[in-house]
Amino acid sequence: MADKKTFYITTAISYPNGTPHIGHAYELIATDAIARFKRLDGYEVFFLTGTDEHGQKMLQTAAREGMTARELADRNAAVFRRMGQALDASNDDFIRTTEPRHHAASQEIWRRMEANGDIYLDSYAGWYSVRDEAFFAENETTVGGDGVRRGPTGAPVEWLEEESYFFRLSAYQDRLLALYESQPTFIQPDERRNEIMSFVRSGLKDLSVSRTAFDWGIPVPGNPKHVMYVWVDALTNYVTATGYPDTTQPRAHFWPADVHIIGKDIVRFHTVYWPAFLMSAGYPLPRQVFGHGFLFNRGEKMSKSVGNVIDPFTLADHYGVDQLRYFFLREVPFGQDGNYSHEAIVARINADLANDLGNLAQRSLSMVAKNLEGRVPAPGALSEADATILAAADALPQKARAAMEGLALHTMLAEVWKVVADANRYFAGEEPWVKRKTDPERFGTVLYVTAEVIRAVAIVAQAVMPTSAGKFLDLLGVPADQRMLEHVGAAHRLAAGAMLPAPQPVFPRYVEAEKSEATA
RNA sequence: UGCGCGGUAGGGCAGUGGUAGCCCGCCUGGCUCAUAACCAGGAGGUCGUCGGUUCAAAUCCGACCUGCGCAACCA
Repeated sequence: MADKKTFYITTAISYPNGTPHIGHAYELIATDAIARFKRLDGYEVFFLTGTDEHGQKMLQTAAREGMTARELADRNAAVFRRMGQALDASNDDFIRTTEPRHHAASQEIWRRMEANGDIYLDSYAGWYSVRDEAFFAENETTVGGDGVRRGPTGAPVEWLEEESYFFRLSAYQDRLLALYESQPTFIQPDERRNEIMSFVRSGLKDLSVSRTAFDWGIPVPGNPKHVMYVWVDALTNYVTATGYPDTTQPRAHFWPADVHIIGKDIVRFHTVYWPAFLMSAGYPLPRQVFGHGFLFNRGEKMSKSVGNVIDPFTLADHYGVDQLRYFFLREVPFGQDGNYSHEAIVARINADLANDLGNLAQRSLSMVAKNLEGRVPAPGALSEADATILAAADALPQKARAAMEGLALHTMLAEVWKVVADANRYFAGEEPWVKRKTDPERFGTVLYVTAEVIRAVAIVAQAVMPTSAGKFLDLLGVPADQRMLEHVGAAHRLAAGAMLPAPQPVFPRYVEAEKSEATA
């Protein structure tokens, strides 16, 4: 029945008590590129993103802004949605945890955990800091000379006790460790896996999973005095979107998810709590959780007080969406922390995009336009140089798949640009501007081979730069249904004699407008 | 404090036992088809410090210095 391989990928859902920042944009772009790559490779893809709208912080921010939590959520969720459009994200769904479908799914998963004996009512007690909105262990607090007990941030704490439901996380320690052992790529990259394993080995305590202090959340089934702890609610979004618990829904077959792409700060929630919840509820586990790194502005963490916070809309606007997408994914090894700066972005745009690829396409295609009446030349016998560069281009899908297997987006792009660099060397070495007069057949062959290389490069690059890569394919007259990875190679070569549109630059150089204009 | 990761050319990084590499930037030359782009060559490094193993160490071992991450309710 299932004839097409499926691939389900998610971002974390964003907390909309503020507007999106560059970290949200980075995660969305990376996830989108992976989703697009899988589609290019013939998979039936389901790509989900959305917003996590419950919790006390939403209430507090809303109160400060003089609105209800619902109004705040509506307003900011719309901004997150708009960011997706601005960044050319191809998500198939956008989930909001305040939607009825999500309440139903969360309550169902709760009931199943409860039925399995993993939920019990007790009371939660500890030193609570109102300012930090957090409980602290006794040994994290200190009593100062003034007799006031304070938490690690220096805020006063008070002893607080409230009724709470608990999840029997302690019962899952062994099963979680067994999971990490038997499925080494469940947590990636490895640094994160090590951290989580040592954390779990050190022992797990039961988890408080409900709150009574506020009501902006999903009511606990059978006890509406409680709302679910935000993480129980938030994590469940990934199954909600597949129609859970209704297995007849059109997207039910996507579960289990192939990979959750998340920031490294929330790896624990996704690799300890989430699989434990699912084990308890008797539902299959996601195959992988990948914690990406953070982006720093010139090595500094973004913060409002430093004044280096940059709005993703402004960035996309200023540099171009595809240019920004390329920069993030090429510059930063996926999984590690990275840096960005105006200079670094401009360097990538000009060197890789405008000079290396854009100019190669422009110089070769304008030769076709000016000397061959804009028709794809018929290649003659292939020289060794022709065959070598063609083979490199034809091998790109395999190289790209190998890199993407480990979600190494930066490596994938490096492989593609290695071929671009080879093509520039090839082109210079063949000197078509000389052959034009001395050897018309070689002239045509070189241009044909170059066009084929650009075709392969553009097909793969669509994952990262859908619009620009599409323009290259347009310039080469590649039909819309011939743009998958499988179309790279000998079986789908450009047809000799085909008329091509007039070449146009795809990647303009970034020219510094004014010093004051500098964005980063 | 415990555990983990990193410290290699001006900047960003690869390299895990056998003549130090890549990209950007810089200098020189070539070419002139092209988006002042492209190609070739060059300058530039005591591979964090000290000690050890080895015929041979950036690469293995130990100590130390230094930056960073994780150490339960924090989206």
